[in-house]
Amino acid sequence: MNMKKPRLKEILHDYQLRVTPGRCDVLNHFLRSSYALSAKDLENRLPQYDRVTLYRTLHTFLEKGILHLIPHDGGFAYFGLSESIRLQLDNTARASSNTHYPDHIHFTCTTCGRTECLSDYMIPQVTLPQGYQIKDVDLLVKGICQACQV
Amino acid sequence: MNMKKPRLKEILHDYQLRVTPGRCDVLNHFLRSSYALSAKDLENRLPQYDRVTLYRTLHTFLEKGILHLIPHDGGFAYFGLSESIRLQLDNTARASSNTHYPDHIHFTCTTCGRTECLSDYMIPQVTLPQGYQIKDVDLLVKGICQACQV
DNA sequence: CAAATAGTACAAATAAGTTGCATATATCGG
DNA sequence: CCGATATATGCAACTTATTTGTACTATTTG
Repeated sequence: MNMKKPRLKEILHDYQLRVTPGRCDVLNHFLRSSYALSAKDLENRLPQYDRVTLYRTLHTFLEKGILHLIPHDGGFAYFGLSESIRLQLDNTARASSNTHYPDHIHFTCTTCGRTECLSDYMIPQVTLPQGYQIKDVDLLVKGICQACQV
Repeated sequence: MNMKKPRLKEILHDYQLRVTPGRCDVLNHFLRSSYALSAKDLENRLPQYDRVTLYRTLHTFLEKGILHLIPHDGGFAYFGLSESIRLQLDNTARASSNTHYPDHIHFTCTTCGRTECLSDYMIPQVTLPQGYQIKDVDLLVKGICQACQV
């Protein structure tokens, strides 16, 4: 995941967003992080920006589909890069921002507290009762991550 | 799911909890509700109790395993009856409070906003990369429930 | 490079959840 | 049934996460 800075501007452009230092810095942190970040995490890492700016940036990125929200029972929100961005980074092929990508697994380590998006491990097929229409599936796994094993 | 009141006391006793009006009322609401409830929901339905009392009751019930926490991306917590309580109600056979029950699917309807525990629909087997140890799995499905279909 | 548009900062409000402490109540033994 | 003890409740106040309003500043586009 070695990222050149110019990519930041490209991505923001692709999503019809103005290129500002704040957005570049926030996006950069997500690109470089192997785990999900909370608003608090960003506040700590980017103290030069106002809390509100960070919150608004996160919302904007959510709306545009750059980030996705990870349900969490800790009382606050975690955010991760959307699958479309990950694909943009892996393949050179550019994916359109409204393509639908399959849901991935969110893994939270009870030791280090970090939440990872396990993109390669897809959610198994889910069966629901007749009459239920599925729009979105989120699989949250809690346990101990590779790095924290004894 | 036709419940006689005496069951409330029985359940609280089984879990080594004092029988108070507040706990009976809270438990009763969970027994009668087909969907998960938030602290706010209880506040609205049981205005005779202090907010703090309701929060503390919820925590006590969580600790004892009467309720379980349902991760939710709305920024606040939802609670549902634990599987062990459901089984106590269905079968006459009494289950011990520390038995482990398999995880079920949580369904949130994007139309009515309600979250149901689909007790009969178990979470399929999950595979993670080598070195990840699984402790707990939660599956959240968003979509349109039976009652809200056109 | 200036006008139009959108982003940011600061202050202040709201909402969810928690803590401390004094009072009230449930339970248990007699 | 009664009183002692442990526990639950209510109230006030606090913390933390997030939102809103508004004035100011920066980015984009021609």
